[in-house]
Amino acid sequence: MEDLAPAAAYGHKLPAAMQAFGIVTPCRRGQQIYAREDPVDSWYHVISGLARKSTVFSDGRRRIVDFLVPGDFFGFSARRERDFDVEAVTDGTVVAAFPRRRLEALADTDRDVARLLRDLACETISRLQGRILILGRVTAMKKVGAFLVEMARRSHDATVVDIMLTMSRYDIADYLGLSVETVSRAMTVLQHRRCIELRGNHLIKILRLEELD
Amino acid sequence: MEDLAPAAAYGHKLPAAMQAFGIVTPCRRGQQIYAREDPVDSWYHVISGLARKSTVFSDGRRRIVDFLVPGDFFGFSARRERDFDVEAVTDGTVVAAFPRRRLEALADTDRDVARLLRDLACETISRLQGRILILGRVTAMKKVGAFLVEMARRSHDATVVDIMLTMSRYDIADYLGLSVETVSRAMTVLQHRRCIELRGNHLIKILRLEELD
DNA sequence: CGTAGTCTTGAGTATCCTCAACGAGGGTGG
DNA sequence: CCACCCTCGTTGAGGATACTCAAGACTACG
Repeated sequence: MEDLAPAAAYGHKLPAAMQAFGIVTPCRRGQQIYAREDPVDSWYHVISGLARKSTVFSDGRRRIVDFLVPGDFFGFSARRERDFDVEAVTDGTVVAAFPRRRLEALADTDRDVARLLRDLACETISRLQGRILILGRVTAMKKVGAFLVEMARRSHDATVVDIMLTMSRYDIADYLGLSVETVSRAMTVLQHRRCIELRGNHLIKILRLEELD
Repeated sequence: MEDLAPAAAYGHKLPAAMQAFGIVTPCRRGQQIYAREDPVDSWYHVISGLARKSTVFSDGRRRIVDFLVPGDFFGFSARRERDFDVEAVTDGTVVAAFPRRRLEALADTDRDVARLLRDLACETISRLQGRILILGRVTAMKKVGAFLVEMARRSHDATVVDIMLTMSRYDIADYLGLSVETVSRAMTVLQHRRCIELRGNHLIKILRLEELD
């Protein structure tokens, strides 16, 4: 029952001149899309599924910098090498790659494309700033609550109450800077307070959104 | 690990066509540059001093999303309203404001400006991602250490060892998501370990950079 | 020189992490 | 089809870390 709707919803927003040379690639769970130190030679668009941008600290801890959902762009960088790894979280994650040179050449001649790229970069900035606010929350409960609200907002379903959390609890922990156990405990507390309802481990229904924030 | 600070890369070579209509404004300590809910009608460039981008949570806690040093651009947004406040931290902070419409019109006709704006947005993305990694650090010591390293890198002095931390400990605490007391304690511990040397409250000399990370 | 804001230090407490064990689900091979 | 394994998720106990509250020292500035 993987959501296919968002792909259709966002695909058509791209200018035809851009879509023409997007290289669509389906990925398996865990498959790497790019790695640290790779050359920055493409920009990417998530068509379906979920991807995670992460890095590993010297002490072995992994930090997830960003989750990428359908409609998100990623891979923006003014540098020559990647700072992070990006992997598909689920089977059936589909991304389109846009060769950087061609895309920038297109932006040079097509002002709509240039504007789109600017807007997409600005969207990324907004997302990361929101992310920083989540990390700035004090308690684990607040962090997990804010995370759920963020994911509800970003899931492109019309209903904001049902969230499909395809990522694992470990991913969530590495995203929020908490231990898996703390994430798990926060979830059960939220459930007992009847703020959320868990149906299986990954389908979550939000009952009282205002309490989460 | 990262490329040079944006200050070095862009600070002194804005295209003449852009500089022509930048509105230069000196600010006093604490003076607001823009506020939440303000219309997004300008982009900004820090010329000197220091600014902070922040928001206040419903529980009254302030979170600083970004410090802005000379050379940084800010105010990028694809939205209509601001999500954050930006204030000058020190007297003598000077920023240049670029009216959004004029700047975007210029970008439409001047591909160098268009590229510059893209690159600047990408720089902001890199900075925010680095920021997320700092917040993801586990202990307060690591956070403060990583903060000092970040500020050393971004200060546009050639010497990377002497940092002028013009912001208060409160600002640092709100930036790192710690209490002021914890920041203060971390500083004294780092000093006792002879990783840093404090001369006055705001001038810091880094003795052993590698230990901070 | 006084005052307000800033910085540091201390004591006690709450929160979260670590370590450990166990249960549930999915995939694989016999 | 079932047994097994492996990953994932949950729960518990104990300990470390950072927060809160409180007080005192220092600084900048009028």
